[in-house]
Amino acid sequence: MVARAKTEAKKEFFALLARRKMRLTSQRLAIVEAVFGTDQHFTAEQLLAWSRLRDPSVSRATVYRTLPLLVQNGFVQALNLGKEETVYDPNYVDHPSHSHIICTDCDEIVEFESEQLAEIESQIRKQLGFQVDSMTLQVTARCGEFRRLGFCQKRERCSHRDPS
Amino acid sequence: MVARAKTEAKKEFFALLARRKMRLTSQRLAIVEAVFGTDQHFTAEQLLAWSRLRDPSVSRATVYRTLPLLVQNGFVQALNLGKEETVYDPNYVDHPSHSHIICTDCDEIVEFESEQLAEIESQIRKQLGFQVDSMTLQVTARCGEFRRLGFCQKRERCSHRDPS
DNA sequence: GTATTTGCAAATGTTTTGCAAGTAA
DNA sequence: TTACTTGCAAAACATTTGCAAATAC
Repeated sequence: MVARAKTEAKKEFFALLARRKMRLTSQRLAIVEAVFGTDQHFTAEQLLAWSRLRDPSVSRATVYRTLPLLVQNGFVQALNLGKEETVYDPNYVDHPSHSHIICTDCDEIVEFESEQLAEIESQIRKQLGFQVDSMTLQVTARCGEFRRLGFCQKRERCSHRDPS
Repeated sequence: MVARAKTEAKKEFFALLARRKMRLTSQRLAIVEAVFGTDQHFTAEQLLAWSRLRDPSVSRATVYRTLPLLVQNGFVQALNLGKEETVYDPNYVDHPSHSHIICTDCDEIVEFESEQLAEIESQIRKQLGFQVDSMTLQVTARCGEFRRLGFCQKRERCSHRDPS
């Protein structure tokens, strides 16, 4: 399911390009359609592959040049999970305040929302005087089921990897 | 100020080595003394420099081999701030539940604690059934003062960098 | 027409690793 | 003694960049 907000976001991205007198090339188009056409987290390499399905002429360099544009303008969120590659989350536009639970049993990422984060933001503002730009909560946890069953009933996403 | 907990932690680290039949080499000693001898965040490169003050024979490779041992056993926390290098935080043993505010005005890192994090953990456990291993909250924010004054009165740490 | 953008390939910078020599227990 | 560790230098890896050719407007 790709939410309405993503369709809006795509329009906003085109508007951003226009505002900055940047050109809407076929490569940029393929990349942003790939980004706004998924709910899944992705790496730069995956985005390259997805973009090439739409336009084979897209190069790795252009993907790496486009990603900061998307991140810096709030269209996707960059997650540094301590792994080698940066993971990008396209769901930021739909759920700006969600957090990520990384399951150490199966390495999958589960999203969740907590209204407590807004409280923390207000604490930071009032007690420390900072103006908050972004908050990223990363939780590593074990879903337990994976250990016991070899897969996660609770989280269908958690069933991809072999136990090691 | 290097808290008592760090002295304890050092002992625990030696015990860990013994338990795993790993050897206490002069290089490992220099590295962990450097780690537990500071309250400052550091990069692998900085740790190499600090360690070499204690034992010039420490190599970059040994630092990179020792860091995962410290991280995986909860002696330091690894922060992936989206910058190039990983930053390590030696204050985890003193304040396991603290979070980090990265000031985008001056790139400095401010630590703070919030009891709300514990509430979120309990939510995750009860509502989603995960057993939480670690929580990292990273906030990017602007302290404002830097913009106005060119430095931060509020946070002495915020006065290192030139405005750009 | 022309300023922006592209792909390519080389460069960068951090982190990892193979291996032979060194060393703690 | 002998299994663990080390330093070195090369490798690996994601990401960035210079440049000449291509192209949106």
